[in-house]
Amino acid sequence: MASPLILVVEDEPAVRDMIGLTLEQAGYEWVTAGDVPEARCRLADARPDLVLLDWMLPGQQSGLDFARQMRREELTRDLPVILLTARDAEDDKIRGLDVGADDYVTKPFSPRELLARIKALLRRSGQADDEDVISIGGLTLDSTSHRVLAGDENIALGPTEFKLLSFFIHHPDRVYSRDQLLDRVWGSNVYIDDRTVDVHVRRLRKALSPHGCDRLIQTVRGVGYRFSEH
Amino acid sequence: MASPLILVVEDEPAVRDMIGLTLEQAGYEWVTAGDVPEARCRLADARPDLVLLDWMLPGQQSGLDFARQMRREELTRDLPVILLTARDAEDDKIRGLDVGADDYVTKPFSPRELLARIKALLRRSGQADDEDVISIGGLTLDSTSHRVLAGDENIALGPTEFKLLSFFIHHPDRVYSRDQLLDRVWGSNVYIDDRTVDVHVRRLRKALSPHGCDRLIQTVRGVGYRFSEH
DNA sequence: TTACACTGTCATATATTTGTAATATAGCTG
DNA sequence: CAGCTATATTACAAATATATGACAGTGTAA
Repeated sequence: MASPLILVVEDEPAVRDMIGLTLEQAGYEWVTAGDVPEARCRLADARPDLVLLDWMLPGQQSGLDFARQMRREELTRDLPVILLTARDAEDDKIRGLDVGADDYVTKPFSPRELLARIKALLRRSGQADDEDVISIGGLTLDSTSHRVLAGDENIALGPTEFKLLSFFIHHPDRVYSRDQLLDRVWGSNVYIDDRTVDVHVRRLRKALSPHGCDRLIQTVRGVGYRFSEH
Repeated sequence: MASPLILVVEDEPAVRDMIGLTLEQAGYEWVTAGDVPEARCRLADARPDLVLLDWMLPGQQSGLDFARQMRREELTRDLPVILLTARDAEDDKIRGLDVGADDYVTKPFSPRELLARIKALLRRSGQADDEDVISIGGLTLDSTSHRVLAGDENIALGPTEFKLLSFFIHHPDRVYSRDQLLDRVWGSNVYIDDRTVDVHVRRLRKALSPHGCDRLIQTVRGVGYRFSEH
């Protein structure tokens, strides 16, 4: 995925810049909002991957209210939120989590701590996407029903082709050598010829080609194969 | 319905409390168990609507074993189970689902993710339980009158075929291995050969075929069988 | 008791999948 | 372009998995 975008909702410019600097150094993109109405705009136009939200904000609406509201709306329901607060009382923490924040950082906090929490949350939300049903490039693999669909048409695959596609679709945009594929799809300790992989790739491509999805499996000459939408 | 009751089987008090807090905030009631024997008691006296089950539990019996056992017993057979695990390997996921867990959450998980999966499962199981009469693909099963209809024609089935069809029709679009089917249709303490399932599937198909409904029972080679309209 | 329905196991028939090898094609280097 | 290497494609026989039909043991109702 491209570099994640983080929305920083914080009214104090000094704090804002400090956070921004930290984020930039870690390779994140970021946008800011100084109050709740502005934050709402950024949510809509910038579509951030995570929100850092100050507990105390100017205006009628506190950060807490805003967080609660985000949870109510479909578009923002699954957005990870980290609350920033000067307070440290257990009660507040519980109230914060109660409202739907995913994590909680107490000021003053170290850049390292902030980044660790951001990273953890982004990882988690990424995992949440990793469902039983996964779709890429018009191809859908459902491991619960053990099915592959191109659009809405069923594709019949043999067991090995199914496992191969399942591995590919869960590990896109990366080259794997034939040996690596043997290890991870067939399992370790198999005494099978490298070239057998070619044949199974061929079979998989053949099954996908009527739907134009064979382009997803790409040959990287001298190295192996890659599964990618591009 | 009253607020659903959730059994949390987890040996670490910290994790247990964290989950409990999440559940309370979402309006669920909950009880806990720290090991398998305790869980068995809670199942019997509290009658939960759903079980959150840690993969690794102290004692001789792992969470996995427990899940499997639950599937064999009449009273707990249809209880939704979500497996909690620290592991993330694809293989484990498959083994977990194989054993009969309905869903699978990897630690660390966000409260939101957990709640989403709980909600989805409760919705599913609620739907399934509500209906005495259930129809899919022109096939109607009426558990009250213990009858099966294709269109408006009665289909005569033996007891095992009826149970098998009943299980299938209540759990569509999902593959089940022969072992899982033995656990969930035949029940506990059976020492029956895998392949016997084939024979009963055959008998069921034969009974359904005059009405064209045999297509609903699909073979998933290398895995098991699936009941699906598509 | 007989007649009958039902179940689980087995033997056999079919169907599908799999790894390998042979051959064709494509890509690269000089 | 020639010569070399890597990949694609096809064919095939062995290995696997499933489907099917028959049978014997069980229990049940008449």
